[in-house]
Amino acid sequence: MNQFNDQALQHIAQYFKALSEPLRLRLLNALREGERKVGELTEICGCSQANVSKHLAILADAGLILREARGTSVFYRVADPATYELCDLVCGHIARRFASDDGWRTAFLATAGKSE
Amino acid sequence: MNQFNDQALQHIAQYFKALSEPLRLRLLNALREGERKVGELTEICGCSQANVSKHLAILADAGLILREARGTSVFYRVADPATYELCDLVCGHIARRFASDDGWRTAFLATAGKSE
DNA sequence: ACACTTGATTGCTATGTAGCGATATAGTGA
DNA sequence: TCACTATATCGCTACATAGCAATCAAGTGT
Repeated sequence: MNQFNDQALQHIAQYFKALSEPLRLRLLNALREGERKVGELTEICGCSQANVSKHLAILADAGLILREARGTSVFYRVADPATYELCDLVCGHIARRFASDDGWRTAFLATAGKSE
Repeated sequence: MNQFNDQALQHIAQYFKALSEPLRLRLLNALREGERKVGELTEICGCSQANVSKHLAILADAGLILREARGTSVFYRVADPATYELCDLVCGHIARRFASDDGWRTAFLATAGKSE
């Protein structure tokens, strides 16, 4: 039983780890409104295509996004819209910590997509 | 605005990063029922006290737990019970992925503390 | 002051990974 | 087949951090 829990903890930790890089959060944010090609995501992120591809693979491995090749392009989309609940919860936590600073609060909510 | 969002993303990523290590999840799990001393947590985790102390500091820096020294002991407790909502959400996601394997599902739910 | 207990910090090694440029792979069209 | 486009992978460097043993720091009781 403890061994099972160890493996379960490792899976959960891996899930959180996938969300622990700003670039990957930016990618997820870019997928809020629907699927996108790798090229589009690369433009949005402003870094190398190789890097975007690598992080997309990490998100896909963690089960957060789904890959679908159509023609010469590859489209990614979020696997479970509930993923954003996580981000919104965290934004709420952090916003509470910085509640005294309205600028920060606004920035967090905007990032979470709550006030758009 | 973009700069604010960059900083916001970094904060959110840091929050997730704090949750991305099995040992830290185990510590949070041990704090479900209330505050605990470092010594108790060290026993539960079965690793060095130095390591536990370091990870507790990381959780505290991320604002996930609160520190309170009383006498020669130091007590830690969760800062926001809503933190466990995050873990439960993730457990749900993962359980859905492994829904075909009842053993895994049971292990995940037990780890989340949902079925105890 | 002294020993004792508890927790934090330091110094270290090993491992993981973000980032880039270069290259490989796969699909499309001439 | 050959060029062209889009994405993935490789080789690499730089940096972060998990883990331990050893030490430091702070509080307690004698």
